[in-house]
Amino acid sequence: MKKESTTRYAILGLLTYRSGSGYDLKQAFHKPLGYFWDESYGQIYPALKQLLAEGSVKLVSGDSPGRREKKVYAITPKGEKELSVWLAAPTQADRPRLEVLLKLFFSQDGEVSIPLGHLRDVETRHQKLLEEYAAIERLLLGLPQQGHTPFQLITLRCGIRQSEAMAAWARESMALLEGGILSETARPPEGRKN
Amino acid sequence: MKKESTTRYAILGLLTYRSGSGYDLKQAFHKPLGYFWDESYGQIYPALKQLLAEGSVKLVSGDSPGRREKKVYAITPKGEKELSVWLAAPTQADRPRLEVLLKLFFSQDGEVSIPLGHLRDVETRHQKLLEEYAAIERLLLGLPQQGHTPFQLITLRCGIRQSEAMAAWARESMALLEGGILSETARPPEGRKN
DNA sequence: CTCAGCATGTAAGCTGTTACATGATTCC
DNA sequence: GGAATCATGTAACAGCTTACATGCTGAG
Repeated sequence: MKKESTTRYAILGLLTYRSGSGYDLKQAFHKPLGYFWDESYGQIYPALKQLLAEGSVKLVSGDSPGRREKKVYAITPKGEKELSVWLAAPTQADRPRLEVLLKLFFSQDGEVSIPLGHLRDVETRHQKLLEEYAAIERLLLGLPQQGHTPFQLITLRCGIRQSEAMAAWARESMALLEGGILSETARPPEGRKN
Repeated sequence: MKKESTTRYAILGLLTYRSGSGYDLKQAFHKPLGYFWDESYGQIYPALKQLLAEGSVKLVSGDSPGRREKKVYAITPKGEKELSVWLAAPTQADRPRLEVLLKLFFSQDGEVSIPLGHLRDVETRHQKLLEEYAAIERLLLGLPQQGHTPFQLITLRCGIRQSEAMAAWARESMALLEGGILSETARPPEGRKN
């Protein structure tokens, strides 16, 4: 049962958008994908090496003559096939590990300021994320239709939904802890729509 | 910069609830905590060994005479101190890695049935989770006040919010893909090459 | 008797991060 | 000249999973 690291597929997927070097890939992971996926150089370069050895990727370098010899990789038909197999395979739930929930779960009743601080952090973090998402959404929607796929919009919306949920949860939980009224009225209506 | 594996704190935290063996801890990770944290035996036993060596945990075994010699661990004052330091430290954002988003992001416009299947999986998975959460919530709220801490309720609510958000997002995205509201125009260009 | 559950642990191996080593080019 | 950025890689280590090895007890 080979675990088949996801890194290789992330690389192959990016290369279907455009060919690029290890450095380019890392940049791509930083900018648009970084919100839900990231890889370090320590993953990327060895993975590229292996993909090259297996023929899922080929070198098309030689361009950009000025710099140090940039190695530009492109996906091969074999790589495309491999990717499409992976794309079609069902994804099983990845175990969520939310460290902040561990901290809250183990908090003591008396000392409420510490968990409140954690919740505040969560709220500001996701509020900030929401601003970034909104900027990206404006950008995508402002583009002509061929500038984006529905899938880019969909992944973005996932981040937005998640961050909205986390921010709302953090606010709700802070109120609960501050008010100290916990059992009688479990929660105000607060209808999430859809 | 020691990363200080979270495993040790998860163990210490559980031991503040009640003493137990490695096996007991694993069960605890399975049942109530499993929704947002999990550890394998391969993590737990070595961690317990190390915690014992460091004096953050002590053996209080000797009970349950029938079985194979069950090693029951309890947290020590030193362990409690260590835990409270960790509890107070701010949590930094853990990079989310959502494999299903990768798959959606790399999907091709034409073949819509595959991403639809992934979204359907997400929806049913979180719908099922929501049912489990609801059962736990009923259980917690039905208990007398000392039966639960507000923190247990808070962590549970986080799971609920998250799953609501994911299920809603999946439904919304399926509608978008099926309706083709924007895919009708966004199809032909398809600029994919170097 | 057999199977499920209780119970402890180890070893191999993959995944992933961080720090390090190296060097070119561009802009100030 | 110096800093930032481009660019490629390796080595050491930490985290984590999986498979394996072992053996008990109770229920059917």
